[in-house]
Amino acid sequence: MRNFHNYKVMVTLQPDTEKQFLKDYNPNDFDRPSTAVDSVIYSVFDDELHVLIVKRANHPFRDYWSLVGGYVDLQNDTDLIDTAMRKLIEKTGVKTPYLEQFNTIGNKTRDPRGWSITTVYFALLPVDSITLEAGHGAQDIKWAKLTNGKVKEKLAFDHDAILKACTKRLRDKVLYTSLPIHLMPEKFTLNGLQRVYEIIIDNKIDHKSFRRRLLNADILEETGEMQKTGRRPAMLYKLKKSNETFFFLRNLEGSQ
Amino acid sequence: MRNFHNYKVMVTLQPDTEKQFLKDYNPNDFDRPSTAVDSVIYSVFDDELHVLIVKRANHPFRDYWSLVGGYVDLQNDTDLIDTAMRKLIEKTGVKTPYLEQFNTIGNKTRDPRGWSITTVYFALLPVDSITLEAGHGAQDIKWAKLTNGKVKEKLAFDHDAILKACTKRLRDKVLYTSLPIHLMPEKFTLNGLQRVYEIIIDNKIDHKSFRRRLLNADILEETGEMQKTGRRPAMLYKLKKSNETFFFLRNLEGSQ
DNA sequence: AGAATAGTGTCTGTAAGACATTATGAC
DNA sequence: GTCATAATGTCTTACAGACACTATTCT
Repeated sequence: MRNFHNYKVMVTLQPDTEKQFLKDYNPNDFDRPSTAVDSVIYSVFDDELHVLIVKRANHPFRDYWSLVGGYVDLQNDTDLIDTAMRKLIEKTGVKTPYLEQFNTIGNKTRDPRGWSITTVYFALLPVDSITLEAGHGAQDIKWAKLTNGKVKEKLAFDHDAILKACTKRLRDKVLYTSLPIHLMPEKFTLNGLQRVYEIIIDNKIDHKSFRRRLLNADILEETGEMQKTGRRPAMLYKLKKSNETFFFLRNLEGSQ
Repeated sequence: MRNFHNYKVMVTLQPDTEKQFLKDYNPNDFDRPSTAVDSVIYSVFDDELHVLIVKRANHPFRDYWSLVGGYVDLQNDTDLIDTAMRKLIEKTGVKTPYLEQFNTIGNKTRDPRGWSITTVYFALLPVDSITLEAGHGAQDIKWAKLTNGKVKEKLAFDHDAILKACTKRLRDKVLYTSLPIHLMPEKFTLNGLQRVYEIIIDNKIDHKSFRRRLLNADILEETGEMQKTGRRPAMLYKLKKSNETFFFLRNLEGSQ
């Protein structure tokens, strides 16, 4: 280790107590990057994976579609997930979404205004119980069909890349967790759940394997009710009380 | 969707072009949280998992130990990993660390100065080729032994919680990846690598299983050289060219 | 020879994949 | 009855765990 002769000098230039230091502290002494939160909000319906996008009413990228996001409100948000939750409720009205942090991107170039950081969350919403709400700076809002991690709309900022990476993460995680249950209504059939798995991983899963896997996980319980649409009625299951995501020890490998 | 009568008014109050908007833009119009990057720097030696900590020279939490971190330098860092890399080189001199983003924590309370965000990376360093460098605002720097995700030193801010969560993530990920290879010198024995796995997951692994797993992954190649310490010499392996982390389809389950 | 570490052989157990079969309802 | 969807039976395959065994060096 090096020896700093001027060490004492450096220290005595500082206030002696933390209290004094905090009193003198000015948050504008150093430039800070802008800090946003963006959410990739997924839902599965019509046999397709969809993502919620909003049309930007303001510059930059005015009139482009983008992920649902906004700036941290230093007065009203107590933490980052608060910001994500607030924006999500504003746009969808859903109050108890599954929200998970995906990644944080921060660099000089992603926003023309300069250094900016965004923390990306993803949300899983069941189809039912969503009512889209326009306004709040968004000219429009809609579900966009996802194919191969992409939507046909050109998105603002680096949102195309974020969406692609996040969708890959979702797919990878679906191979070893029970995440897709969060995309289902409260009561659902095993075959319904399997279809959602298959849509996300874009691959067929063996019927028997899938049932074994989920039933052995011991996270579902029969409701006693049956779904009577289609031919033979199917058992309706629901998630057991212990609400957490289940992690399987082995990945689904995908047929063929 | 709702109908906003006053919608047009809102829009026309904005500049018409993105160019004009950017010209008028003032980054200080809104308060921003402070934005840091902290790294959990791991290394395994003396049959223990260690983490690098530095003693804080400045308020707040002066004289507390903390993770290696610092603020984003808007002039010189082009992205967040740049900031992490720069701090890591400053402290250890290591230029090609394995660095992976772990998580971002942002809230009102973690820093007494107010709303602050930190993006946490973790680094894996081989024991060899590390020279600790003091200075740069740190009075001291050292490797702290990790037991159960904790160090005996009381850390600044929420670094105890970050360290614990990050170490859990590391452990979990070691169960299904080849991550620990990044903790090894260029040439290493399979038994040496196994010991590092065992130290991180804090569990024994069956010898035969481990060799099968790593050799079948086809990510290692024999160097032809032997390690001559101990009794029977052991084959020295190195990572094949394709440098990426291997993901196994099944987790290690831990003996007993 | 004996100790210590490196490395193999081989059996068991578990859960995924494949796919044939049976069950239950609508028509 | 036929059709469609729900659900089971059961064989194969892949790979982790257990553990006995052999191999190579040192003293």
